[in-house]
Amino acid sequence: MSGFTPVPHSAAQTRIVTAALDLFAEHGVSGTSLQMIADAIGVTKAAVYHQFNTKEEIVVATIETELVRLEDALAAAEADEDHARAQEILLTRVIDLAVERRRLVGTLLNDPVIVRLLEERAPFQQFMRRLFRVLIGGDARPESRVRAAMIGAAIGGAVTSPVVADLEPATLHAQLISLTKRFLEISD
Amino acid sequence: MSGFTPVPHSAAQTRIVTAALDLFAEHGVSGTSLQMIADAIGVTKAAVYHQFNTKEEIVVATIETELVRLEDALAAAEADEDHARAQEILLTRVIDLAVERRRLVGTLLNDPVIVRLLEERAPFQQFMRRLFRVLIGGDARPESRVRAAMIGAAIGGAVTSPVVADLEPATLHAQLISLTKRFLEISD
DNA sequence: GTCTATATGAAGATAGAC
DNA sequence: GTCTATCTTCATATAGAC
Repeated sequence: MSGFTPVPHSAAQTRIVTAALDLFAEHGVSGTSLQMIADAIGVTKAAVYHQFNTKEEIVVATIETELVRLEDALAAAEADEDHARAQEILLTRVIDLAVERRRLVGTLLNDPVIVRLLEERAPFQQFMRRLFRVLIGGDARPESRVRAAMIGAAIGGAVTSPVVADLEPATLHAQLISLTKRFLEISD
Repeated sequence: MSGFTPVPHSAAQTRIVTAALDLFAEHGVSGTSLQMIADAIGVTKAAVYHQFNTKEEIVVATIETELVRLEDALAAAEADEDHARAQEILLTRVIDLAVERRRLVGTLLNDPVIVRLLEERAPFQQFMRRLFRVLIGGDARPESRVRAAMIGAAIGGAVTSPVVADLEPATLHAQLISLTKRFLEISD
């Protein structure tokens, strides 16, 4: 029920996670070495290993710090009995975050290492299931599920697209909200 | 005008490219070593290096073999004066391919190494520009561009989504076609 | 076209001093 | 919390024989 509870981080850990996120977004997880992370914050690899025992732990911490940004909106959506309103609460927050953290979204949704961790670790699994439940509702028809998959992918993928790379965040945000709403309305 | 002309490959090269594509889809480009590729086809690393001088050349060859699948549809779309019909020709083919090569799509659209090559290499650049031109048409308004980005991302991302992982290819395909058409119609 | 063998560097990770 | 130094493994890549 409580789902996903991330661990708090020290200041040193936060610096590592922030630098790692940035590098993961640019080079992918496998393309980012601990040396690159250490260099980015101006310490040695050994200092990084003092904070996290393995590279995987750093990846897990970065996933946690991003997923936690959705937690409040997800809880609020789940508390609403009206499914359409729940969906809107969640999607609005998802769009906010996707635009705000534009550079990261592709990595979080697609990087093979992150995808594997999201599938393997029980807390992440549960969190993702909660997200999908609100997106799909009780409706298991292929049409609803493909539509949910398309909306999720459209929001996540659109913010990274070169086609909109030069748009202001505010413009991009407004258009995403408007188009997502209209897409939800069709076939309802 | 001619745009993108891929190099033909020998049988040995084709075996390498096929195995590489499969591994890239699972582990990403950076997560795939030449040893893994060599093992997958049952030869040594040296044999692979006899066919391609660098790992990057293998990646380029894999991108080429996938992009070329869109070439005919793109040419046909460009030849049609009716923009809506051109868009439909291209999107239908894109959906066909996305469903058919489901496992690969995420990697081709998102892997940092592949994205970098698509941006850096002139032939790829030109090919992508042609694709986007058909998708967006002459229309440069933010709304059209965000819509185009969403459609591209929705198709590319939806096929990989866990939400639809258990759907038959035919079902997925039919729903994607139907929903994409309706999404195109809104706000036209 | 494939092999064995090898060069060279960088990866993840640890020990122990300050 | 950070350092220097080190270990081991694996990466890309090459030389030269069959």
